[in-house]
Amino acid sequence: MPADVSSPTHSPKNAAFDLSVDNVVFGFDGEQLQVLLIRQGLPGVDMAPDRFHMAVPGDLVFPEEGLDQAAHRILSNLTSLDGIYLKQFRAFGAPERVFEEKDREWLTRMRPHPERRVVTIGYYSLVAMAEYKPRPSSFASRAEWCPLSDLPRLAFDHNEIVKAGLLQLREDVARQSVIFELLPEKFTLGQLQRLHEIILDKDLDKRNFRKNVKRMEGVVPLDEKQEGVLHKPAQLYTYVRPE
Amino acid sequence: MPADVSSPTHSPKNAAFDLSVDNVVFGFDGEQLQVLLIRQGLPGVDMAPDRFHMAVPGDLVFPEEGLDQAAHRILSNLTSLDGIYLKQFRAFGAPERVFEEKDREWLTRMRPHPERRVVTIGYYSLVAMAEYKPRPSSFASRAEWCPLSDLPRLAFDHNEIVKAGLLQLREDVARQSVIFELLPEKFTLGQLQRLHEIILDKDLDKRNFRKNVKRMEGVVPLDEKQEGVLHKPAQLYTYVRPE
DNA sequence: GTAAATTGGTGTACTTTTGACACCAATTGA
DNA sequence: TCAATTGGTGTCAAAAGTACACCAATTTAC
Repeated sequence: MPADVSSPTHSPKNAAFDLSVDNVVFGFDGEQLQVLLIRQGLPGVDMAPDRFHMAVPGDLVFPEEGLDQAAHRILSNLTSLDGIYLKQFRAFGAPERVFEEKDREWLTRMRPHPERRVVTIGYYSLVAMAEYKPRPSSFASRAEWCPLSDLPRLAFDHNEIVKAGLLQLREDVARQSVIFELLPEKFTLGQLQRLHEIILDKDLDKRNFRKNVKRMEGVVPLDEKQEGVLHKPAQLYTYVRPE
Repeated sequence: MPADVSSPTHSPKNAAFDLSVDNVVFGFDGEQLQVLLIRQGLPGVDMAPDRFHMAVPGDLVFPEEGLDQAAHRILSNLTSLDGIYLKQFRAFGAPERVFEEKDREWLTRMRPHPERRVVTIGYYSLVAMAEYKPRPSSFASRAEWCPLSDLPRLAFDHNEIVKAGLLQLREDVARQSVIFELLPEKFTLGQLQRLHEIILDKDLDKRNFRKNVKRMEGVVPLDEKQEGVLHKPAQLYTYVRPE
């Protein structure tokens, strides 16, 4: 008989986990993919650049709260982003997710049980950058966009989490689901194509791409053209989710 | 400033989670998809049918153990299945995953912290049923195959977990990855097609299907035919993972 | 106001993939 | 030897994918 069924004592008394959620938020500025990071300081500690802690917005799940609910609450609290698309993509549970002294110090100061093992659930989400500029915000925690192409070294295993979120985003985009969340309400076909190219990391043929868009539900042309651009202004489109 | 960044006291002292892994193991008998369940009794309690607890094989994660590692260990312990494909597909974290009195009783007897909230990580896996017959096994925990089409009411939220695992399996199969894990080493194209039909839940055209298989890497014909069947014996094939 | 720079916008021909469809072959058991 | 059962095969039409080149509209610099 397997030992761990017959005896509840197989796991040390009081073994317990903290549970957190980490949100990888992608934004698009018309040029490149960006990730929303928070720069968290320690209260009462000087704000020298190397005392900050760059991380994906995440925090502990409350004891009475569902995971999706926690993801929305935490993102909203840390970045004031609200009501956006959020998709769970993976749990990260390596026993040793804390590598750096700086991270350990942060945990010690900010967490009720700094030594406890933390398992985190990764969510990714998408926002149209044009519609969200991070607020200057507080001294202790500030959200800012960072181009995916030059992510700094992040706290804990957040670099790995971002990478995994990107992979999932690619799959989901290829499968035609989410993508319009990343564009402003009005967009041009050029932007839509560039976004696909950036996410999928390959070039697409303009005419073929547009052919496909025509066959796609929900992309409707507006009675409006681009303005203030230094070339032929493009037709603007919007997306209405088909039912 | 968001309250939960500035103050570690936002979550009640000693809030803690138990973490478990649940494995949805699919098997194929040439006819229909099956799921591996365990029938767990309470030690010292009579084994009347309604005292059992039908569940997907899962258990608590050890404090020092990675998630994938835990999934393999637990599956191996509960079912003696070893070294098989296992894929994490989702975390289940509804605050109230325990609905039935029977489940609560089981927790009370078998878990060191029965009242603690448990978040579970779902894994799915695939095995060729021909190569694994559950052993009669112990009185307290017994593994058995159950046709997917008539799953009983399972413990906790395991019905939901199985359903989510099936959805993920479908996506993965449609995307051409895993499927050969579900077949015995030698298989016929008929079996391969039936398996696709069952998983994807739709009929496929025989000739078109075979056309596609020809274009598929890794499916190689053997110098061997089916035996002991009451009709024209089929060519046997095997799968070698392409590098 | 003309030219250069920049991005927007369009159609056609070829190839590949998908999907529909029907009959003979090999074996077993009656 | 006949019935029952599953195995095995090719063709044609439609749809989707892919490669490819030029003119149009706007801005800025001269």
